[in-house]
Amino acid sequence: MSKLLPLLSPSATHSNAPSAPLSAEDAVDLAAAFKALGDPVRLRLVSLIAAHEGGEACVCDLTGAFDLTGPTISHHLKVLRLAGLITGERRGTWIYYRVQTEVIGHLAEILAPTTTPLAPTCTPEESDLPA
Amino acid sequence: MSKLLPLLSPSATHSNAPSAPLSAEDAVDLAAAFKALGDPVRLRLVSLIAAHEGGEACVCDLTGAFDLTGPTISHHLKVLRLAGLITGERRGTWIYYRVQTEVIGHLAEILAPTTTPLAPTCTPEESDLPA
DNA sequence: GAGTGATTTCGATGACCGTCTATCCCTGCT
DNA sequence: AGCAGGGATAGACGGTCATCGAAATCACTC
Repeated sequence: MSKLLPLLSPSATHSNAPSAPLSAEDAVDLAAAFKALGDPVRLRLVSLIAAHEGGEACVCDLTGAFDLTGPTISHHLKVLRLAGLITGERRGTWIYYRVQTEVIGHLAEILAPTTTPLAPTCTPEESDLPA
Repeated sequence: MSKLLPLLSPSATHSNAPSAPLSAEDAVDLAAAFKALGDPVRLRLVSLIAAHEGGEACVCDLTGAFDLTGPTISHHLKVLRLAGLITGERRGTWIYYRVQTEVIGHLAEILAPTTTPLAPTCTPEESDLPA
């Protein structure tokens, strides 16, 4: 995954923004991720997984929230997985899904590069993603 | 526009996240916005407009960046406009488009509610979200 | 007010997407 | 080994979307 450029410059509202526009290739990459989020079911799936205890959920925890068949849920989970937004791990009978928070956080940064762009006093204590 | 709940709780990585999952209606709203961003052309359009001098651009500034016909660009601009992501204002012959930074910033917040959640040392020297 | 350039709207077409039913794979249990 | 259940895959169908060419709209100019 590349380090994409921000969509909006930190103060795009009132300046002649110098942030370079997205390259065509980066746009394809990014659009794939946003397209994966561009479905209410998938959005709720991500939300449900993130909100579930331990930050992970198995399919049986998710299907109940929708009026959809199992294969349809499975299809949406696959789309999210191929987009790199979630990961699935089999533990025994069940498959547990987990949100790739760094990827989604990355998308958020591209949309709005941290309303507080580069505050050096801020040390984001992250980087505990087991990949 | 409603004040939607965040997709990820601030520390969803390592906690049994208490943030409530999206409601079905909110998900429909949100998904529409992300779907609008789920196309490379539209993503680049937003980026180009944001990066253009003064934060606004007319169609004539945009068409050159693509190998697409005028109507196609116009179609994508319309999709973005209907999604509330940009606004168009006619000034004389040309129509100038501008990015709705608040809306996009809102999307970013929903994706990742400030990766550095509540750092008091970080003084976000802006907070002009009028919505 | 007719001409010209910029932009949108209108239909049409081909591709893609979401959903379903039916079937298959994997794991754990008897 | 056989069976049951969670979950994924395959194939199909209907709807939506991206793109185009052509026509219509808008605004400035002569």
